[in-house]
Amino acid sequence: MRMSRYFLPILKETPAEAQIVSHRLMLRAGMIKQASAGIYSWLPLGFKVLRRLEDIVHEEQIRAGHNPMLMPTLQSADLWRESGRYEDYGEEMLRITDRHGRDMLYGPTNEELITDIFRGHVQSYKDLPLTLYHIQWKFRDERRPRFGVMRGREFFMKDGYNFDVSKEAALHAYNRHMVSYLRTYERMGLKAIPMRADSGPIGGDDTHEFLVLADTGESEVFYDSAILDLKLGDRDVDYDNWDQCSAIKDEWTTPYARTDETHNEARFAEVPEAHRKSSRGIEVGQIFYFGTKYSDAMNAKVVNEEGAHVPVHMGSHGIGVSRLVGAIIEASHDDNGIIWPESVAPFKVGIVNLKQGSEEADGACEALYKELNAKGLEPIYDDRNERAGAKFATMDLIGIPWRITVGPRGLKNGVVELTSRKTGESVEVTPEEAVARCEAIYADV
RNA sequence: CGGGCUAUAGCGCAGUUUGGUAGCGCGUUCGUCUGGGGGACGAGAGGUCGCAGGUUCGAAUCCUGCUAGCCCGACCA
Repeated sequence: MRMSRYFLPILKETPAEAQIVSHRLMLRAGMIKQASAGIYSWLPLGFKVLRRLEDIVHEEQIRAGHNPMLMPTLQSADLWRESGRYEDYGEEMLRITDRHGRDMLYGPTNEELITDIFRGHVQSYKDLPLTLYHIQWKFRDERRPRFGVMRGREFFMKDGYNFDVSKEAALHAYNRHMVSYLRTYERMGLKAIPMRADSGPIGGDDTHEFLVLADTGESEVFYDSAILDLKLGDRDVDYDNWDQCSAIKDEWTTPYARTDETHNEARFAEVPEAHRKSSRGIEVGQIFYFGTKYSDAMNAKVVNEEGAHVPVHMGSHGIGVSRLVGAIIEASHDDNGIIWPESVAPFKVGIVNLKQGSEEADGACEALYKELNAKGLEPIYDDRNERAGAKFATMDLIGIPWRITVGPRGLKNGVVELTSRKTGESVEVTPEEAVARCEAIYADV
């Protein structure tokens, strides 16, 4: 993409409404524009990051054997009356009446809808296990939206639902989700810690939230710092292997890690003092096992091996995709702007032309641009007629992980400069070498 | 939902106390110079002062009502 043709309305000054750093940077980098309280338009740069996260979530869900689908944003109130939640959910649910006077709602979650789909099409244990999920916009009419996309009213979320014939099978689904979530967050360059949590309005027995540590987090968290050293890495996971998933879950849930809601001082005191940490965290996902809560209420049964009709065991799992954009920025930025992890960066490499209009610099940049595009390294080429300072500041603000700086001074010696956004370190290399290095960097992202 | 506050050019703000022809910085347009960390100078464009009513010779400014948004708290992915 050429910056001269890209819609990137960056701001030098911080809009008054933004308080926390991710909100400020998203506005300044031209990623979002507020449409009304807690509701945002996603401008090209923000949309690109959002799609990247969505892609990663899809890839990891499919890897775990789950079925992508898409349910509507508007739902009929009837299903919610059946589960009893139409009354229970309260003011956070946006209720709408259509022209025929039918009660509708903008879905805050999809347990009812998915259970209805399930009961209409699945009758036998032979069709289980089954996990369906979608990534869709949700709406919760927060009393006080704030922090930009971190706590909006409209938000983009992956929510999935597993259906199993027994509690044991459903608990494997729970473990499988924990592993796939760990992998998802790790791919996004995040350290998200599973913490025992309260089940809230979803209900259920077993639940963990995933929290990213950041000073601006809404929750107070307490944990054993040993958990920070855990890494899934490239270990070979078989998502159908109950023992392996269970072992990985144990690995991550053995060190103490809880939010203030479930914090237990006595058990925390058993953690070695040097490892005892407390800080703040941003919740970026949650998994639940809730048994037969919805299948009982909505009569979702399957025939088991003995020929008996039994309510199906369920769980649900969510990842706040739009919120993650903010959470990643909270976890990865500096005074100059955003620092995208390579895996989620909207553009992989930035090209800065220091002398727009000069034959040598333009030619070298065009060649680099073409080569990077050919190799799928998605460059953003700052071809505007701006001064060097403005171009550097823009690249830093929008957080492009690697920058290739092309100027007459270097070209005289046949070199360009390759700079890491994260460390600020630069190396002078030939243009070919710069491309080769970028290719190597992104080969294993 | 309780408490506090704001609304003036695309963005950040002053002007409101004490009514009298709407200003500053950034951005933007044109020109000249400049050219490796948001450059300089010059010349422009851009605002029914959130909306509706009222008081007044005259309202951004005073009064009434509404709307939108922000902050703290309680609540939440």
